[in-house]
Amino acid sequence: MANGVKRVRRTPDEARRLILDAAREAIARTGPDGLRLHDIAAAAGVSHPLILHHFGSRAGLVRALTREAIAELRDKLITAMAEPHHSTEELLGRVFEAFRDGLGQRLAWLATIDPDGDQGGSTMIQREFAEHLHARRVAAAPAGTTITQEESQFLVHLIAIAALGEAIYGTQFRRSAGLSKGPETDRRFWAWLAALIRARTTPA
Amino acid sequence: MANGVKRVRRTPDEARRLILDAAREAIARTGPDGLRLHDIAAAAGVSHPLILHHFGSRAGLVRALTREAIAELRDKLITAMAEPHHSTEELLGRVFEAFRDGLGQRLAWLATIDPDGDQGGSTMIQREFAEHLHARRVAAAPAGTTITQEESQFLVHLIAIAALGEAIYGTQFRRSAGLSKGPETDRRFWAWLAALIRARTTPA
DNA sequence: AGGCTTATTGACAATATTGTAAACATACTT
DNA sequence: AAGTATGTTTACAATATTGTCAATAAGCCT
Repeated sequence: MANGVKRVRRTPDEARRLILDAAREAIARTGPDGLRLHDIAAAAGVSHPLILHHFGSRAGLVRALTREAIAELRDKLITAMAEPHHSTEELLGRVFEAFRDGLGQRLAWLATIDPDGDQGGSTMIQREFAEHLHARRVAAAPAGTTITQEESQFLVHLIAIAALGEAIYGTQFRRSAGLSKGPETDRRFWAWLAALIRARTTPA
Repeated sequence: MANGVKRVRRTPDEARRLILDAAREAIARTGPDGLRLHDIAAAAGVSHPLILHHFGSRAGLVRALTREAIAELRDKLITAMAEPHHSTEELLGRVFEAFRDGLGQRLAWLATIDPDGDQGGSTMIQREFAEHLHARRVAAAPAGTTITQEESQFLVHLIAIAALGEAIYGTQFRRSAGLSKGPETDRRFWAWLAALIRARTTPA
């Protein structure tokens, strides 16, 4: 008796998804330093060798997590750019929102675990984004003005590092830096940054 | 025989410094995930229990590292602000330089190990910096213009998150994002950002 | 039904890692 | 010179952590 061991047999994709979801929650809760196979397995309701079976090693799991996070960011950014937006502020808000909900923090944390796991994925996104933005700026510019490509790249670079820094330290920084927390302050910050960018980017 | 064990007896401060230096190099080399007492001890030329003796625990060492990093940043920023600088670009360059040489990266990495180790130190710096900058802006503003305090805070916030994001991801982002690496590009980026800020911050 | 593939698991292993305790040595004090 | 305080180390311990391996069982095909 007592051998009524019911096993759930999933498809490999289902199992991988289950594990990745648990790992995502685990890293959000414990930070990159506390990412343990045992905990992830327990949270996913499986045994820890199953993780090794599906991802080869702990490093393999981290790589999969990174790939997923980058893909997620890419999707969000593409939809943000595809949606019709009228103001710079609106676009900027969407971009920053793409990093929200722990995605930016997760990316940063994953990078600390495995700096080479990115495999140039984020830079690829950045280049795409820069080209898209440049085309948009050129199209929107009044006749006779010159829009340099480097400025578009700088713009994307600034947004990228600011969004990531915000994702990592935003909460801590605002905790008692005089800035009140909440979406209200966020929106005003975006609006301010958007105005900052537009003042220079769109020469009258 | 063979018991000619020569021991070096340091003052507690010397020992702590020795260990902290080794730990600083270790975290720079291995990342926050690879910070191991054994390795630090080996690099410092001491036994690992000595670290426990002087810092109580691994967490104690991390806390000491964080405090030191924050103090270092504070010093650099204060000297940067104290030095006479004529252009916004110059000040901005100095601020970004303060995060260089791994200091920004170290701060970010330490934050991933112990998010509460900061103890509000960085926010304190940010507040100081914001007040200083605000006073400076008010003094430099032409008569009749209004300088809001919130804008000064936003400015500092932007610089802080951008500098940190730059410190963490700058290298990776520029690796193949179309931006050539090197101090030349850095300087142009600073100049561009400074112009961006000045265009809005100093209303004509 | 029987066999095959493989997802899943429990047991085991090897090493790593933080921490403890007592012995030891070094410098300072008297 | 002897004693004392404490910096330092060796030995040890307890647990954690990744990974291996063979056994098990669930679903699918014939």
